[in-house]
Amino acid sequence: MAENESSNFIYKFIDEDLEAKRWGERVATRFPPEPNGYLHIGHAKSICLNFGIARDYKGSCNLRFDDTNPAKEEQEYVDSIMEDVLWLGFKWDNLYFASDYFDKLHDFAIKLIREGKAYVCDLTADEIREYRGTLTTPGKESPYRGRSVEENLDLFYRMGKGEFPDGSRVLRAKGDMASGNLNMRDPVMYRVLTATHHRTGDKWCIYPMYDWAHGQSDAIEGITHSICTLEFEDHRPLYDWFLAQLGEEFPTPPRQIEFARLNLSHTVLSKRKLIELVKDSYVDGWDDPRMPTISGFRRRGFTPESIRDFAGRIGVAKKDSLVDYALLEHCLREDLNKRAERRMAVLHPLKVVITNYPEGETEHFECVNNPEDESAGTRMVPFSRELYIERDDFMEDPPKKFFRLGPGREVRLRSAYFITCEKVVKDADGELVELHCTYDPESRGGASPDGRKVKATLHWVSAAHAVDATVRLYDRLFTEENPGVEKDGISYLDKMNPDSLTELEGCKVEPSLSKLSPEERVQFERLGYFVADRREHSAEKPTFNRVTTLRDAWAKISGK
RNA sequence: UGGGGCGUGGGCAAGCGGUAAGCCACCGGUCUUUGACACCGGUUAUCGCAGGUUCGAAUCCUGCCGCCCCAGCCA
Repeated sequence: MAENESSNFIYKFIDEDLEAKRWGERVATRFPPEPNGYLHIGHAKSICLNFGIARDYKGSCNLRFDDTNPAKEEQEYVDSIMEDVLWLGFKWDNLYFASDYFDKLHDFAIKLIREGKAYVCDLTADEIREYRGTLTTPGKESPYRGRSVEENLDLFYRMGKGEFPDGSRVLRAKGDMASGNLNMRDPVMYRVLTATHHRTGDKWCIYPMYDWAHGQSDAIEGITHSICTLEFEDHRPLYDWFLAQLGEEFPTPPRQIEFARLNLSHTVLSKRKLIELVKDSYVDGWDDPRMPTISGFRRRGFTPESIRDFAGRIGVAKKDSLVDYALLEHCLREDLNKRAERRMAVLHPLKVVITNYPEGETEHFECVNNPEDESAGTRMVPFSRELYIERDDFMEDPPKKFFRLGPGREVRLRSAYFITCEKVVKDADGELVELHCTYDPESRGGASPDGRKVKATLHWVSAAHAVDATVRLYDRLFTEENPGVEKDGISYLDKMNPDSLTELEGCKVEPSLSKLSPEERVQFERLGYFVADRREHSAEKPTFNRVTTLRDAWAKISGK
C-alpha cells in the first residue's frame, strides 16, 4: 500500500498488482514527454501523479523523452522540460530517451518480420488511408501484405540505408484489417524520414512510430505501470499485442493505465494552440506570465508547492472535466499567505500632504513582515510629510459602504498615524491633484489613543523615499470559461482577453522593494501577491508581476 | 449492433450492497492596524433516465439517453 491517503483508481490498481505480486514488490513509472513544446499545467498533473506514485510506493520514476519524430522535436524543448520538472520539485531516477532504444527497436522489428508478423508496404499515405476503411466499415488488406520474409527483410534493410525516398514505404505489423479498433488495422511501425535527429543526428532515416516505440521503451526500462491519458485507451490492445509478440524478451510487460487529462478554465492546454500563441506572438514567449505553461506560471510568480498542492486536490479520474482556475488561485494564496513577506506599494498614486506634520522631518515605523509568521521579523519604513496613497482609497462622495478616505473622514495609515482629510485640491480642469490631511500625533504607530475606531487602514509610501517601479497586472488570457471548445466557428483566438496585461509605470513602492532578488515574492498589502520579474527586475528598474490579487470583498460590494 | 471510454450538488471528487465524505465556489456572521488571513454557520444531490434483483442499490442486472476519443507515414 502507498504511504499516504491518496485514493484514486490508479493507486487501487497498483495495490491490486502489488498484492498479486505481478512485478514482485516493484513499482516503476515514467513521465514520457515528447520534446516538441513546453510543459504546461496539464503535464504538471501527470508529473505529480507519476513521481508521486514513485514516492508513495518507494518505487522509481524515469524522465523519458519520446523523441521518435525528429521533424518536430528540438533540443530547446528537452532543456526546458528538464528545467521545469526540476523546478516543480521532482528528481528522476533515470534520464532516458526513446532514441536510446532505436537499435533495439530495430532488432525487434526484424524479429517480427522474420516471424511473418510485419511487412514492408509500398502503398502511399493516401492509399493506406483508403485501405484502412472507415469507423463503420472494415478495411482491406494491402497488396504488399503477402511479401516473403526475405523480401521484407531486404526492403526493410534498404529502407534503413536510405535507398527509398521519404514516404515511399513503411513497415507495418500484420494486425486485423477488419478490427473495430482502427489501431489494429496493420499499424505502421516505421516510416522513412530524412531529418536530422537532435540526438542521433543523421544515423537513421527510418523512425519508429509511437505505438511501436512506447510500449517497448517502457518494457526495456522495467516500467510496471505506464500511465497515460484517455486518448490512448484505444492503443492499449496494440501496446499489449506488440509486447506479447516479444514475449520471451519481456515476461512481465508493463500495464498501461489511462486517466483524464486536465482542462483548466479560462485557458487552453492543447499543444497546438499553445505553440500558435507563441509562434504568432499573441503572447510574449513560452514563459509569458499569462501562459499556462510551467515556465509561464513560474515567471508569473506561482510556487511549485502550490502547483503540487493543486495537482493533489483535483484528483485523478477518467471523467472529462474542467477544473476551476479559482482552485489553483486558492492553492497559491494559501501558500503565499504563509510565506510571502508584506510590503507597501502604491500602484495608482494620489499625493497626500500632512499639513500639520513638520516639514523636512522623517521618522521610521516598525512594520511587521508577516503577521502569519513571527519569525519573519519586522522592518523600518520611512514616513514624512508628503505621502502617496492608492487612488482607489479615496472618494470625494463616498457611498455608505465605502469606509476608506473621504472629505472629513479619518482613517489609519498602516503602522503610522490616523489622518483626517481636510481638503481636496483640484486643478483648473477639476481633476484631483492631492489631498490635504492632518494627523493625530497621539496615534503614533497606528494605535488608537483614546479608544476611537477607524474603519479603514490604508497602505502608503513616503513620497520622498518612494522608489519608482514598473508593475504588470495580469488577468486571465481568455474571457470564456472553456475557450478551446469551438462553437459557431469562433476560434479561441477570438476569445482572448484584451485586458490580460496592464503595465503600470511610476508606481511608488517602499525602498526595501528595490532590494528584492528576481523571483522573490511579496505581498503588497491590500493588493495582492507580486514577484520580482525573473528576467527584468533590477534595483535600477524594479519590475514586478502580480501573481494574483488578494480576495477583495469591496470589489464585490462595489461591483467592480 | 464499428470500437473504446465516461455520466454523484455550480466546479472537482470520495464512496464499491446498509441508507450521500472532503475541497473549491457561493451566501451569511465573528474577529481584524491588510474590506486579507483565521474562525463559525448556511445553501444547492430524485447519485443521467427507466425498469429489475434485494429486507435494503449511487453501488448488482437489463434497456435507454447524453457526452468524449479513434479513420497521422503525430504523440
